[in-house]
Amino acid sequence: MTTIKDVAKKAGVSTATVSRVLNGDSRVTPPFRKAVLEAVEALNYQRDRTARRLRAKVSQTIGLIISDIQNPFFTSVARGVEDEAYNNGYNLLLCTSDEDLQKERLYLDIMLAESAAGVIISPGSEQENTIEPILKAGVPVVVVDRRVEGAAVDTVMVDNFESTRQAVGHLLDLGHRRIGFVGGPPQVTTARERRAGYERAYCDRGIELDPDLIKASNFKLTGGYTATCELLENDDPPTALFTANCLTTLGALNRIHERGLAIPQEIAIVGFDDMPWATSLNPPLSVVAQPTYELGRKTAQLLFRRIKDRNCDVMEVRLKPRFIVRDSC
Amino acid sequence: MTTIKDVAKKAGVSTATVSRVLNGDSRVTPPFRKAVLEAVEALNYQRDRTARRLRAKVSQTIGLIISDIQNPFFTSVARGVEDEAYNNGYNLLLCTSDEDLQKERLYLDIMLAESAAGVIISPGSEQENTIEPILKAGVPVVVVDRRVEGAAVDTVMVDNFESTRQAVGHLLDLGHRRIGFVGGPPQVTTARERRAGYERAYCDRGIELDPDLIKASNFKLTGGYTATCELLENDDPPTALFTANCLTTLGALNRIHERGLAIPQEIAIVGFDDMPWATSLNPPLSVVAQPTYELGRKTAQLLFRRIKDRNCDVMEVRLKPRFIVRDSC
DNA sequence: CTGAAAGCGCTTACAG
DNA sequence: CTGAAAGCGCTTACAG
Repeated sequence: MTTIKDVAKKAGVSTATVSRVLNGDSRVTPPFRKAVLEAVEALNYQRDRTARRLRAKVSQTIGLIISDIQNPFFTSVARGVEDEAYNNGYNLLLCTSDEDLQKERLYLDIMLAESAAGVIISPGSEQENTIEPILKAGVPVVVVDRRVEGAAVDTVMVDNFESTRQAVGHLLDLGHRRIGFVGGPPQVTTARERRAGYERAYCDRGIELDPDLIKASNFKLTGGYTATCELLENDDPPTALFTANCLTTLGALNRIHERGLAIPQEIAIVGFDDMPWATSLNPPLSVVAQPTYELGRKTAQLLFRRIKDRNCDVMEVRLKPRFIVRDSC
Repeated sequence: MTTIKDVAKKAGVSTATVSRVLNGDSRVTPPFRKAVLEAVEALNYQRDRTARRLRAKVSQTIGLIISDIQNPFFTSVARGVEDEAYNNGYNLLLCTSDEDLQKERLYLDIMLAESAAGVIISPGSEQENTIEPILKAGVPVVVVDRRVEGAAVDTVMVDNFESTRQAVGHLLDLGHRRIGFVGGPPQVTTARERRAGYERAYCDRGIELDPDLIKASNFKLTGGYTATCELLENDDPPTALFTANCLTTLGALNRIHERGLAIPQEIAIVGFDDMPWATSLNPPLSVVAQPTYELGRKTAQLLFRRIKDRNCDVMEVRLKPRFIVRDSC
């Protein structure tokens, strides 16, 4: 491996000068600069990031901790984060927490041990504040998609409450009275807020709500499937379904097709989260479309803002989802 | 931040002894070991990975370079890699190359600059050997899903040729004579091999093949959509479609639904790649199911094997996909 | 403006 | 078996 010493020798300068040129120090005189750059070029020299990180405390990797890399929502967020990181010359240390707080804490420790420049996390629990240690250590953190109670941390979310209220309201206005709600884990912010939006839509119209139509799930395909099984077995089954994230939507569709029910004639369905293939489904799905990619980019932007100025004001950003009516309701 | 010095002071030993205990050096005497472990515990000490990497050349992160984090195939592979990495105490530096060789090379350089313990890559081109520099530098590398010509490197792939031959043969045996082939970029191994399998299935049966029914694409949803548009506008349109990866399948479905064609009565379709939601589609999709998760795990296993022994024999592993007939053909 | 030297937090030959 | 010291590849006050 060629090191800064090799470059210094080749250029006939000290390693200090090489370092200064590499860091864009304006004091270095043009001829010196030229010599260094030529040597760098000739030797195809690349700075060792590890040494730089150790000495200068500058890191070019940011940590991204999400619960599931196979969830298309997080995948799209991750893509937004990655593009923004790329534009800023950063890389991604990607970790999957699996909604496991133990694993989440482990990965947060690793971010510290790796001297990550910053961390983006979608935390597994609203009540358990796992990020406090890393915040205390002075690492810039931005929380995405979910909230952490009592932590002074930048947060980027979507307006779950209003958008669900609107979508469920739409179903009610179409005449549906029994709308099954396939929700998520109660400790997750988005699950809570979307459920609240569902309840509010009923309340807005003074329509009574049957608590038997509300199911929790693990926010995965299997959970959506199981919850839908239960809902459809109700003596007075729902005429419509609101599924609270993309994976539960797919699980619900699974069961609906298995039962051979016609959408939307026999059962209408609206899902939270658009998917690239929502229009490939038959019929095309009506959805509450989150600006997932933008969510990722915005989150990364807030992180870079804080990396540049650790003391900037703490922000909470709420992006607005869009309710897209297609043919499933 | 607490360092090894703090631990040494607290335990009343030298930093060398602390380091030895942390590295499991058996020479350290039990009382010393105990004192160190207690100090570590008391101070909640975590080793700085950056310093360790610089000095001992041991890294606990592996690089994963894939073309698209939003492609469910890669996402599942990544999950397999990640689980295996987690079990071995490693983390993932994730990079998206976007099939851009420039970006691919940049990320490979970064792996070097970051002293990654090893790299897993799905290269953007079979002909252009981008990995040679990093191989020369002695970094363990495993190539997944695709091949690199002339590089002595462990490779994990799927039997694209045979599985496509079988699936297309199935369509032919059902009586289809005009089967549209929605392929991928010609420089990508999987696209080439799957196309060869398609042609061979025709050849096997001595059935003539219409080259107009073969379309290339970018392996994305948009490409699948466009190719299907073209195919369906053929004067003598295909009665079946074979789509060569999951995203093109979704693009094709998009167009098929737009045109209101009934599957499989008016057009049959078989796609390469299973998807968690293939059964959520209507009708459930017949697919060539790759063992994606296993592909990721196997790849990571080969990498760890080589990390442990840099001189072990170079292997090429081919996993077998499974042809799953559901209701779309 | 440039260089010699110290130091980031570890590990590891080398003495003892 | 343990510790003092050198060193990994950088950066950066400090002199000059």
